[in-house]
Amino acid sequence: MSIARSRSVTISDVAQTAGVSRAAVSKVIRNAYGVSPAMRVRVEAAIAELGYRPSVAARALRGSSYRLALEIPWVGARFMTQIVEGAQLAVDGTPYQLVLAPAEGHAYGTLESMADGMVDGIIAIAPLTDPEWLEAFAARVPVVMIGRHDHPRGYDTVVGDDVGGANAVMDHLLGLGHRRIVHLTEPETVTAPGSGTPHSVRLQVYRDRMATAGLSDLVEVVRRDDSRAGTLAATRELLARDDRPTAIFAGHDDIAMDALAGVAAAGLTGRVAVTGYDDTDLAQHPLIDLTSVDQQGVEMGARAATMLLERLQGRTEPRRHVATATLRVRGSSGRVVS
Amino acid sequence: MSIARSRSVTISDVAQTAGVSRAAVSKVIRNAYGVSPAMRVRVEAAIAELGYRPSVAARALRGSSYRLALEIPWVGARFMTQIVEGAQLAVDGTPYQLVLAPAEGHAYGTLESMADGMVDGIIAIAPLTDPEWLEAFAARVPVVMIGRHDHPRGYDTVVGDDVGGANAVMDHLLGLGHRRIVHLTEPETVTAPGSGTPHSVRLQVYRDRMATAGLSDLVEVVRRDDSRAGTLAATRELLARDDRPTAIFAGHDDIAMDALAGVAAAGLTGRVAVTGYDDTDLAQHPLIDLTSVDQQGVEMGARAATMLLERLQGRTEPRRHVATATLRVRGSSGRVVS
DNA sequence: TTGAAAGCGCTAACAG
DNA sequence: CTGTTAGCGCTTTCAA
Repeated sequence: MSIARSRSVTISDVAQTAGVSRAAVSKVIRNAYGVSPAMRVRVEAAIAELGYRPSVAARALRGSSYRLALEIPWVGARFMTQIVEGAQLAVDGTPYQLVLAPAEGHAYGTLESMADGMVDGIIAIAPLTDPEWLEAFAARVPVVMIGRHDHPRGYDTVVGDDVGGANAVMDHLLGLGHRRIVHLTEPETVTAPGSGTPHSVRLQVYRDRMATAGLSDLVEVVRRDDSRAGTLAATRELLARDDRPTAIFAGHDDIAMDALAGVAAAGLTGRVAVTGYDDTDLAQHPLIDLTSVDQQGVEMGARAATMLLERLQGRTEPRRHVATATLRVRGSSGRVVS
Repeated sequence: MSIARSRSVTISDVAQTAGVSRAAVSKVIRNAYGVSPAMRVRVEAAIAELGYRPSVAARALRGSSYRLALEIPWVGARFMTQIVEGAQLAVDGTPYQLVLAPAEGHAYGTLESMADGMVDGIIAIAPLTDPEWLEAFAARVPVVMIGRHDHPRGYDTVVGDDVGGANAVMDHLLGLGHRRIVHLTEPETVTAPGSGTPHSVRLQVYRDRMATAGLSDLVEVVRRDDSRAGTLAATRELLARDDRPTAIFAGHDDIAMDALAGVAAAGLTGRVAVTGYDDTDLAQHPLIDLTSVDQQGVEMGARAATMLLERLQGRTEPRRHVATATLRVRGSSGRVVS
């Protein structure tokens, strides 16, 4: 026995029940100007009685859907949790609903799909997306980008102080006496010089600081494989060498976790310093105890959402927020052990 | 200099450019029956030339939005990563877009909001939602629920074998000689007997097995606080007692992480067995090395999405999938240490 | 095979 | 203050 899919109650039903026009109902639900208290009461009663809920599709077709999209490259990344939490915080109490859009591969498809009418604005974490394309895209729908160092005309950006953060890491490691410092980061596409991605900046700072410290010969950049297994293998190989590094500067905490796993697998726990980035909840766990850079992910998410809300209010000039980066020193990074 | 928000190209524009009717364009983009090859070519050329993309809102108003919602209670839960990954896998290659809807507090609001017109179907993880309410809800929009042990008429369910999984955990711990086994789980609301939540089942199995083993006196259930700090404090207090437990059966891996933190804080690492549930990626990390129950989260997500797709094809009789649970024994759970 | 026309549910002028 | 009306962009009979 299957249940018939019930047709949902529309604004006309409410209007009829309340004995008013549809326009009146529309005004009431939008808190628009020009409704008598009496009418408001009757309409609200009818709405409650019928359990009426406005159709998002119909609203979107006419104007706004009251939905905001947050595009994220990979749900499993711990840093995303912070961003989402912050964005949700900022959206709470507004009439907007936050929806997350996981991108499969390139972000273009997902972004366009969202812009196709489902949302009023978009927050996106898409460091590799072409700036020109984004400008054009932002002309269609309000956009705030997280984690880009560019200075766009048509959209807002929220980005961490990657120069400061990476320098803090290098200060720390060099200060501890480390020389053989390896940078374990994302694939080349994500770190291309001048690409403006956070990871390209961190890499550049690494190179610069190594050079300044007279350690250019020891510069070594290892790429994180797509698979955890690959990263592990790379780390293991690294640690098997005679001149193995004494410290690993990981591009972010998830990579650092892989590095820690590699160090543990090599039986070198505590003998190789590891630092992460993002200060995710894991970094604070006593069993991990990872030195990491806190770039206020929650705050970043909240700022991004607030900026988007501002754009929805009418702001058009671009804004930019740079989150401060603070090194949280923990047990994973100690002095050189010989 | 702000850029004017560009009006997007509509089906009429395409029709005009191609010199055909809007209906014709509609048929082409839907691959509907009754279009001559010649017309198809012209229309497709126009679509490409204009960069036309159908409006989701307009489509949704007339029929389907080609969007599927996956409601999740808390993005930070590691188990969710598996579910999302699976669901995405199952949706890839279909014309559907998966969007995630984080619920703030009760799921009702989020579920209704999604049903208000922007999605064709909903997958939800909402163990506490009232069955009656859900039946009514499922009459409005196709629904698949994850993690419910009820046998509904109007929606599908995907659930783990919590009886089997919890028994495997108890087999393991009792077999290792543990007697003082504490169950660390979610707040009471989530584990109420007969509520049919996974955690209520796991708790019941714990009680039953303790009783069967003649350990009823030692039954002890500790609740996870909302905050990580709270759980930590509870764990610490537990471990400070003279008759401290020798084993902690945690309701899921995230709780187990807190337990491990508490054990570490008490300086008892390796001396108190800890088991988790869900076998998240963390459990496999060498520094965590957590014994956990693999209930095939990815498979569960994929099944749920597939079932929803089937409902969208027209199936109305309810289906139910029970995922097998397998204990993965790791280093976190050893014999009793005195 | 193709197109004309009628809406889907809502909002926004504009009249009354 | 209230109601009428004209669409938003698309799908879908129904004729031609």
